[in-house]
Amino acid sequence: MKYSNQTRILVAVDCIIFGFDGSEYKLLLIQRGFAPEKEKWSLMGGFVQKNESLDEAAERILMQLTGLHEVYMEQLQAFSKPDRDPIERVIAVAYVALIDINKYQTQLSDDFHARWFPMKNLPKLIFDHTEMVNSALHKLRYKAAFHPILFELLPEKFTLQQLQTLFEGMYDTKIDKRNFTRKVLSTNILKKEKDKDKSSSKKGAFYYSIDEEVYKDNFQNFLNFIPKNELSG
Amino acid sequence: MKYSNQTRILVAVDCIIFGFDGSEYKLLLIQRGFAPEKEKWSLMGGFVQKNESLDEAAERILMQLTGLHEVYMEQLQAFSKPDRDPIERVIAVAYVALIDINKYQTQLSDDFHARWFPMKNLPKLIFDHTEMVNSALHKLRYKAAFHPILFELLPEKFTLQQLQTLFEGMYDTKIDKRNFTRKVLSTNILKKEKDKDKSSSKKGAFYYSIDEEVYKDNFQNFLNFIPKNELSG
DNA sequence: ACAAAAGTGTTACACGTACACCCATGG
DNA sequence: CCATGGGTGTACGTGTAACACTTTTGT
Repeated sequence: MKYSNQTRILVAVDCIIFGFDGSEYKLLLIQRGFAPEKEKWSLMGGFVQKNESLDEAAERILMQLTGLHEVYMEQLQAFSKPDRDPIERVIAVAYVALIDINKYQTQLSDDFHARWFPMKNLPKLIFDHTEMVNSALHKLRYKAAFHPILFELLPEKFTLQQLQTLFEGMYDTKIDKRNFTRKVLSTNILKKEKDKDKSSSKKGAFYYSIDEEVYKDNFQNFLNFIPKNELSG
Repeated sequence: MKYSNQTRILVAVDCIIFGFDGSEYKLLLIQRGFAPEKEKWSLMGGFVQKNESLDEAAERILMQLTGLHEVYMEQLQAFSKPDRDPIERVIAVAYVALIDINKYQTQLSDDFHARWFPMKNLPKLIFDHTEMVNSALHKLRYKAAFHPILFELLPEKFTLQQLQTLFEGMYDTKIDKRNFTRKVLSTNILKKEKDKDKSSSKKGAFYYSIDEEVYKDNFQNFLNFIPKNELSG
């Protein structure tokens, strides 16, 4: 049995994949291999298949491009202007993924001519993909102010300096080192490791990692990692 | 030209319509008029038409049921489990609407056998609609803590007492009257009217209304109307 | 005059912010 | 021994929370 007299529509998932290379935010884009807009830069996407949910489609697509699974990913929103794709009507559901840029496997994505672009210097994107990226960035800024999600962009072990740079990049601001350290450590989300990163100083900076227990318990709480002034607008 | 070999899917919009009657939150539900699940309680929904966006579909559906337009409404998220509708695969995009329960026109919705249910006493809903409602409520609690959106549930003129009851209901808590008044008034979002509501006291309580200018400017800011302890979890 | 809700102020505490110096180490 | 980044403490101001009494007026 079917519903009668109703229009069935193509549904696609597009993945907005953020990375952080230690000093700036990057976005993973592919060079589209088929018409329309062949060879133009685009988000990685694909059509939803018969028996998969949107979440499953997003995971499949992310896996295809990066070789990664079990990464942080969440639904952003649906984009549905009837003429957003010139070929045929397609409703796109955008997903935001945060990945550790070092785990990303280059070889897999060679097929897609993928490239990391600095967020401050993105190429023109096809369709409404630029709008999707802006929307994703806005939501990320919003959410990261209260929830510990930016950690997803770092390797398992990282220094406080790296973490601070991550926040400073997201809000395009300078944060006081002492206040930041105190605030972050007071959440007990971080565990101090025994070893140090000596790559950027003689003294070496202790690594920290996420305390998964505390992380999960606190995830839904409001944390407020960054100075209040940066939150407006 | 069309994309070949891809599955086209029915896309529906379901509206989660909240109201507030002065003492409790309510949800507007309809008694479904067609199979499957005929006569079961359901969110108001409908299929996306050929040339409308999801936002347009949501407006159309809300208008059909309530006779209202230009109400506060925003996309919640897409629900896409392949078997969520037993008849045929349907991807549903849920929208949340906040309406002034007094403006709602009963006659229009008689066709749909619509009824307001107290949020604390909802009937069993069809498909995954209960999940949608829970998700909507969660998002509303989250968002209303920082953005002045609950005002949308009140008439144009309201008393501080009504406003406080609104917040107390949303977070199921008691708020100190003096602190609440000071905090709300300090945002300058409210304009004091000249007249009073005498329906609930001899002395009468001044009406207030939204200062649209300040409202728009502040909308994206973080306001924090409610005590911090209520924000966890 | 009294009941019932409206309206208003002060104090203590916690949190956020600004700010500068010593430490450890490799070269 | 010195240059470099790592790591730490305090003082001040703002904002939040706790708390109770006076005002108004219809009956």
